[in-house]
Amino acid sequence: MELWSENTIEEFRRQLLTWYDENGRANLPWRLNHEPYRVLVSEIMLQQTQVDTVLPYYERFMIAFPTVQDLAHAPETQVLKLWEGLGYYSRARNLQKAAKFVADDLYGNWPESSDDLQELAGVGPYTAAAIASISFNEVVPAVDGNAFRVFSRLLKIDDDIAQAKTRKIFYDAILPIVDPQRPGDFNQAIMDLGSSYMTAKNPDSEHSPVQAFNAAYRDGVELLYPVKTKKPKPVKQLFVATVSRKDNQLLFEKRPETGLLADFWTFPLTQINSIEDIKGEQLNIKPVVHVFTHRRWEIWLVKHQITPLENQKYLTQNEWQQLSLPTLQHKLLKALEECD
DNA sequence: AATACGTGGAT
DNA sequence: TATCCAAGTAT
Repeated sequence: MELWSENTIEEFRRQLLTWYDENGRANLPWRLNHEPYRVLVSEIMLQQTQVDTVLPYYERFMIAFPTVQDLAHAPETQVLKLWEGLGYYSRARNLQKAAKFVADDLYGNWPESSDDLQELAGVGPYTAAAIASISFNEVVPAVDGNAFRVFSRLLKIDDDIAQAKTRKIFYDAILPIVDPQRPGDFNQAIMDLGSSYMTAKNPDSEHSPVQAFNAAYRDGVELLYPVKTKKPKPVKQLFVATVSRKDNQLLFEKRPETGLLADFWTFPLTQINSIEDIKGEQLNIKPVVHVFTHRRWEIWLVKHQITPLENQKYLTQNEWQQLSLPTLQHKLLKALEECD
């Protein structure tokens, strides 16, 4: 691992921030101003989600809920409807929980330190550092995937970023480098660098504004960084989705309040061991395939008239279109349309 | 420390 | 197609 002198650190900050001022994505909607509410919403949406995916969601969300009080006092159904299709739905529920905490318990007075911000639901070390630095100028590194990638290459840090304990190693390495005058811009510049020149695949470090500081590039080993152990493949699982019609209604089932797609409505889903279990009853020629982070579902549609159980309900199209449905369910509805 | 938790894009 | 990635957090 490389060690930088104070002079090197100061020159790095200058190069990075000069580039950021001229080439950073200043037009991103969450960079128009640094109100903590706007930063919070953007950071939660951006967790494990690409910028281009977030943009339309963010715009709609801020129109619907311009202030933390608006979000705090909105019906959860409306919040989830605006989150429909974004995934990781606990983020939406936690975001509203955090808004209630700030608006109601703290009377709108935001926690200003990284440590205190972590008291908000859904706000971990990264998000807290991002808000603290961007909104309140706290000198603290926001250690996200970009920071792991950028600094693992600049400093040749060999620790496995899949390991939880590695976060502290990066935090400690980056902390003395963060610009004490502009910590928020420093963190955002690292993110912009990580999504432009210092990408995971096909990086262009030769033209990077901080090429001279890149030890891995210098040594021709850039693509070895960051060191990251592989995750297991998603487990394959087979399901039957029951299509039960009554008049002009379809039967939906509310999923359990914990676990995958918690509390969301889908067709009743039953796991099967093999396609043989439904002996040619399936409506679709090809299964609906839906891949989660850790599971790969293949789903067959089967028509079957059912009397609703307690967690099941017949809904008209008008009714289910007003619900927030997971993308999985939208795929099933589309597949059903194509069968008719 | 491992694992659960969504979805869409890129190669 | 398979695989990995994309501004992580909660348990």
